[in-house]
Amino acid sequence: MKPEVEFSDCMCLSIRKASRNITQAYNEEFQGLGINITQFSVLAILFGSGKQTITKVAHHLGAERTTVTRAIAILEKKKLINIVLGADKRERLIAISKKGTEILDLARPRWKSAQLKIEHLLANQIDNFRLNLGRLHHL
Amino acid sequence: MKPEVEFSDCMCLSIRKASRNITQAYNEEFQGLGINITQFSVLAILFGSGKQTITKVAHHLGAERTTVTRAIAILEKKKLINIVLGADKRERLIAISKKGTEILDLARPRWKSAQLKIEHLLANQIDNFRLNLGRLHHL
DNA sequence: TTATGATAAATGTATATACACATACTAACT
DNA sequence: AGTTAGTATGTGTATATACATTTATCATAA
Repeated sequence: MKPEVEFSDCMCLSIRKASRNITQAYNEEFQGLGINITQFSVLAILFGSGKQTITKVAHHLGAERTTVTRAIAILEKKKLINIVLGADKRERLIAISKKGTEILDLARPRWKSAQLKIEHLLANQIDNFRLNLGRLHHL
Repeated sequence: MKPEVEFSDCMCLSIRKASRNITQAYNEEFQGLGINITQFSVLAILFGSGKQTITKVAHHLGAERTTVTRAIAILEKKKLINIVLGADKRERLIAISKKGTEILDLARPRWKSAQLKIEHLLANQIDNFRLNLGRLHHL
């Protein structure tokens, strides 16, 4: 007989799968731009909140600091950001570059398009999600 | 003035952040077990659906095949699965091992505990999520 | 001034993910 | 049998993620 526990509705699997699919949807909109949604989000934060440390960017993103460190390295290689030392020499201050701003301008409508697609998709599925949640609680 | 578009409610950022946090919640429950939620999900599929190819496992998970290939390599190194060639020599048939079954038995209550925590958390937040979705549609 | 504790960041390592490409094998057609 | 299309898998490369450790710097107390 099967064990009482049912793994097919694992919330972790569900959200990770959704995360992968949604990430791919955004990245498809970004094709040909030279950046992905991760890089876009960092540029958008730098544009919106100005020059700041890596730690601040990580807080804005709700992401691990060292993850952001690697993302910053990629953006630097692409010349989309400028990095200067702070008065506090431990800090590196990150700012969006001219080229980064230009790319960001091109990317905004792409982001908006992906965002609307996903919002509509989720709006259509949210009621089913509620039903599923209710069912799962009876495990 | 600020651009009309508002990035702070990016669905992609939201779900990726949620995915990271939920993954960490499950993995915390698994501490000391020697496996994480990814490895658990593969073992659970092998236990539930029996010996199968990597491609089948990938379909069950809704994940990229090559991603599963790397996960399988880790499980093999940990001796939690057995791999044999199929009649079709292109195929490698993956089965959960004795040791894998034992770990899976230890892991099930941990999974269940994490699952319940997240279900309650999401149940509490789902109404806010609906409100947010509605608000986002007016962008 | 020196010792100490706190902070900002980088790096090493392991794993997760995606995509392009290569390889080996099967199946089916001629 | 030989060619060809399709299938199962692996590998290379780039990026995303987490955690432990290390380094440099700062701030403060002795």
